[in-house]
Amino acid sequence: MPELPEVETIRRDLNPELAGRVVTGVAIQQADIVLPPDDATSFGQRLEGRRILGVGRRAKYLLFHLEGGSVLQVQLRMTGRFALGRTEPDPVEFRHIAARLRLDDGRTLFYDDVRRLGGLRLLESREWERQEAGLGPEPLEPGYRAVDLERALATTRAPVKNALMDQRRVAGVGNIYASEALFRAGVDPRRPGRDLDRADLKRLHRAVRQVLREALRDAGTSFRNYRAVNGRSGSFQTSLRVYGRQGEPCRRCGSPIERIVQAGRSTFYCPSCQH
DNA sequence: CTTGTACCCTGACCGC
DNA sequence: TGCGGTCAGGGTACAA
Repeated sequence: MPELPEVETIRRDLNPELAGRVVTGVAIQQADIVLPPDDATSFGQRLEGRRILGVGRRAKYLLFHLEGGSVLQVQLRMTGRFALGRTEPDPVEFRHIAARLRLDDGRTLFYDDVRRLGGLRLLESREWERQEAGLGPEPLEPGYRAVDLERALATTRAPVKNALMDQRRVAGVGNIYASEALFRAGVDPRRPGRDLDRADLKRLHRAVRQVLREALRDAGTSFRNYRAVNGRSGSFQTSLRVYGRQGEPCRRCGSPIERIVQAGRSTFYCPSCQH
């Protein structure tokens, strides 16, 4: 469900609440959201009694840094989300609670995931570092430059839209913001990455950063079922220029926005503004 | 190596 | 009201 701006919004919500807390109890309702190396039983045994030092983010992963160096990695995928409170959240809204983490302040962190594509993974720091090494750079870091995007796209024949969503090339860009960034850069999503020239890449680099930054400022895009923690919703959906606007007029030129399928995912673009 | 496809899973929505 | 088809902010395993 969430891309970088949504995951970062959730991180900002969770970090002040969870930093310093001890996990006093773990209850798993849906065993398949516990990811290897653990099963539901060993996961609880390993996690109980551990203190959360802080909540970080890398790409679309949330990272609960635990005392002693290990990391609880959360992948929200399409429908994972959190609620935090002293009592159970709205049972209509949260119908698919898959895990409950009880905290030493009397509150519980609820993990809800309709489709159960997401999950929780408890990793030693070495294992996490190994996994992290395979991820591309964080596009909102100040040191992320056009040349980094250039390097990531220069050799690939894959369509630039798919390449942007490849987490090894750049971290955190998903289906919505890939389409939005390409529109803002005026680049046709079907072009092979290596066919982009330097000017295209400069515009695309700027567009990726801009769209992610604006979305983060608006606390993400909310529609369907994405909400930040405890129901807070983002507002970037009003700034979307192509995503979900198939057949509607391009805000820049008036031509109908088109929808195509790339790698099994919808891509939206303006055929007259993007080349 | 690179690239494309199938698959994981449930629910909302649309046309008939 | 029911039914089948399509689609959904992701990532990974596997085949070509």
